[in-house]
Amino acid sequence: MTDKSKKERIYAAVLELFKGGKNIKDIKVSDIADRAGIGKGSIYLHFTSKDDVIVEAAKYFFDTWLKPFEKYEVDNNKNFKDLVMEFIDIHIDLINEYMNFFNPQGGSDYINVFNSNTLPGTIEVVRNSRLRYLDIVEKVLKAGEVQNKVSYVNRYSVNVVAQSIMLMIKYIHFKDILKEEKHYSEDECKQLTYDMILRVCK
Amino acid sequence: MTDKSKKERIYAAVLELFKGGKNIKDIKVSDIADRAGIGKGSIYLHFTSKDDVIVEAAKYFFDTWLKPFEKYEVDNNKNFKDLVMEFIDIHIDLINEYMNFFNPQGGSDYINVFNSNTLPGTIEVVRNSRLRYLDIVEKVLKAGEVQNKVSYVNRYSVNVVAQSIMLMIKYIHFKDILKEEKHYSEDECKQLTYDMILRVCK
Amino acid sequence: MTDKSKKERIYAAVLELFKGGKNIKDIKVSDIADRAGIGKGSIYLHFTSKDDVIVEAAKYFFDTWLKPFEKYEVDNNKNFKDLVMEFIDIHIDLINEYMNFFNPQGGSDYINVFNSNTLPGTIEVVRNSRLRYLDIVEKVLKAGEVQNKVSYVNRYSVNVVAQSIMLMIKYIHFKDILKEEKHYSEDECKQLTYDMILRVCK
Amino acid sequence: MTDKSKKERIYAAVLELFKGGKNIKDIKVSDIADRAGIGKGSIYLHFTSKDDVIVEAAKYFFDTWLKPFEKYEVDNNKNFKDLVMEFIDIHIDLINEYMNFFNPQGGSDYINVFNSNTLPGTIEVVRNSRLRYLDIVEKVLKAGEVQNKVSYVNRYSVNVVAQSIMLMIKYIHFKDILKEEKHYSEDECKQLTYDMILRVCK
DNA sequence: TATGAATGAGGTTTCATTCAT
DNA sequence: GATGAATGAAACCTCATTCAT
Repeated sequence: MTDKSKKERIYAAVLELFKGGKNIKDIKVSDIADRAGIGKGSIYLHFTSKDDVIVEAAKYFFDTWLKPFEKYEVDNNKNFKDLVMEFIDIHIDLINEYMNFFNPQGGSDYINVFNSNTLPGTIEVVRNSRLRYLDIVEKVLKAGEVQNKVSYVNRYSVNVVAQSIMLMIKYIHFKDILKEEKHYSEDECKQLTYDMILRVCK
Repeated sequence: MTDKSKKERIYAAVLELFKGGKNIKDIKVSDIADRAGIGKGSIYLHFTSKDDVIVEAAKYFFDTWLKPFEKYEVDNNKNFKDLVMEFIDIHIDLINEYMNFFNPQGGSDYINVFNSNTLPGTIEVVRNSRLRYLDIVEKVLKAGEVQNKVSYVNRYSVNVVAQSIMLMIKYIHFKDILKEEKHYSEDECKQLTYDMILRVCK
Repeated sequence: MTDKSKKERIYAAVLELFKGGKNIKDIKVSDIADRAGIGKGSIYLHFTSKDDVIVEAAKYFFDTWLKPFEKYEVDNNKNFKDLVMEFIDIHIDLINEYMNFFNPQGGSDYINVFNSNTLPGTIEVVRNSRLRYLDIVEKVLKAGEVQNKVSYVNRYSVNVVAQSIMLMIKYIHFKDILKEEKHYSEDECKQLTYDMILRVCK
Repeated sequence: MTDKSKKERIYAAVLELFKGGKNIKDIKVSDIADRAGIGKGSIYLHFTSKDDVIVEAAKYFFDTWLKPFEKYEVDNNKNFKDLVMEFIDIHIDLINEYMNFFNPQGGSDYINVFNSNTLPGTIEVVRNSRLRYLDIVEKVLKAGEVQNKVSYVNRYSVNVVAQSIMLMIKYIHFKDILKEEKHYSEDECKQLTYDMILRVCK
């Protein structure tokens, strides 16, 4: 097995443990090793400490999650609504794999799981990842600005839009457990989100 | 000392430790006892376990934080803009005492501090508190609806508005460290937030 | 139990383990705790680490061992031979308690047990203790110089005399296992040592 | 590489680690392998365990150290003083290579390094080597007895003489760090040692 | 033969909890 | 009631040894 794939198996093990509902303070090195199917000592061939494993897993998680977004080419010539829909679709594609991290009943959240208050090193990881994500949202909104679809694009509206998208993504996936009075289809949700973006940035 | 005030001293100790930047997994019972000025054993006269202390402290934190909001009487006859401004003012009044929990550089956040992934019992506490807060936001927005200032008031817009207010509150207090290109006065911020609310719920 | 007596029980436990033939690297914290009749964790109420325990036990050992020597008042008016005999007697009195540290078959030795090569901190302890002992030997020899019984008293002869005394003390106690061709009584041994001192420092 | 030379490289590695100031309990198999320039697993082709390596290295050390002494032919017809001087010269020749094992500040000592209390198997090695060394000292002194230069030659005086020589050898090499009041040349030291031997064994 | 990645037993240390005072 | 010394279970981490290559 390559060094890289070994590390990835360890990251995968950490993420699975989170998905399984374990709290950071309850994850033991032996849990990680067992889940990764390797010996406890082997962890320390790749990482300097348990905390190092968690922080690196957090980095890996965010990098993997962000990859499709950072790969996404924002074509200013493409119709703004189509751009937004494509952008939302990336989230929808991803949530199947990452849904355990977004389940609002589980309480975990892609940010909370690697919460800065659970481990010192994760502060930067979370902050950097959030900024990288916001940069992409901003790029999308700028395209709308170019096309005169929206005009109010700044750090404030970008943040609000990001939050609006996240809310809707969670709704789409967890509507069954959210007990809302009214249920919307996926397409309706995307439309609602697009409308919200137009309003926020008008 | 009354039983109540003893507990409150313990809660205060926990919160101070969080403010001091400690991670949950690094807070020891002896830290709490020292900070509260009582013996370690005395903690167990009031709580069944360390986790119980944390969860109860979380409840106390949110209850205290929410009190001014829940006490706030939404008068539908009062001008909507004034209502929003008053509502924002409650946040501004509170943030001085709670700023350590909202410092975006510190990484801690009123939600993250009592992150569901750090301790099982906090899941419900955080969720319930959030819902109580959203209920109040909704009440404010409903007043705007009655006055025909806004029309799109539902769980989605309420969430987005809540997030918008939080973002702005953070900005007002931490603008020095946020390195934004443009700085707004507190009044400008309030106006921007009001504008955002109108847009979001129009 | 006083703090002092608790520490002394821990020191005693360490020394007993050495007497029992254990090597430093084979002494476990749990061994010390068991032998001292206390919990493992209690060790850490008094010492910062296992190595700290060993080094402090070494200090305690040497301090205790040296105490009768340092208490010994060298009276220059007393006959030199009597002084030497008294000085040797201190060794003989002590060896009953400390014989396990001097058993030449056991291989342990009051210096080797706390050998500088087994634990960094013991280097200084051993060296300082040796110097303190040599100072006392020197004081005794100086008395002989005053009385014109010996004339060659310097760091060289002091060292050689110290070694001569140690050798004889070991012989007295372990003659049964030393398989020497000829056996001397304790008094003969003391006389031989006195003669040796006279020769070495003549 | 022959089996013998491979073992010798391993012994050399162990000795270098001791010279470098490492304590027995801090020497790892990987250290030895690295220093010897071989793989960790290869150690186990030649030795049954790490402890076996150390004990065999101790034997090798003493054998190498003793070789020049045991090769030394004591010619009873040669003048006793010349014999003693030659005998001391062997020590002086050796100490350049072995000085790290005799540095009184470093705390290591050819006996302490392989201290019986650090590893069971070294007890016998150290004792046997000491006896072999003492046999040679005795042979030299016996030559002096034949020539009527000394008369008191037995296990006691032999031990004291051995110690006297060791002390002087250390002094010659480490006088710079010993801070003695008076400095002697190498020749003066040899003379002082010869004088001491005469006194001890007169 | 030679290797070093992988192992896991076993060590040190921490800290929530207890309970005698 | 209040305490904090004492506890020991359980965690992290090390490193001698193995064994597939």
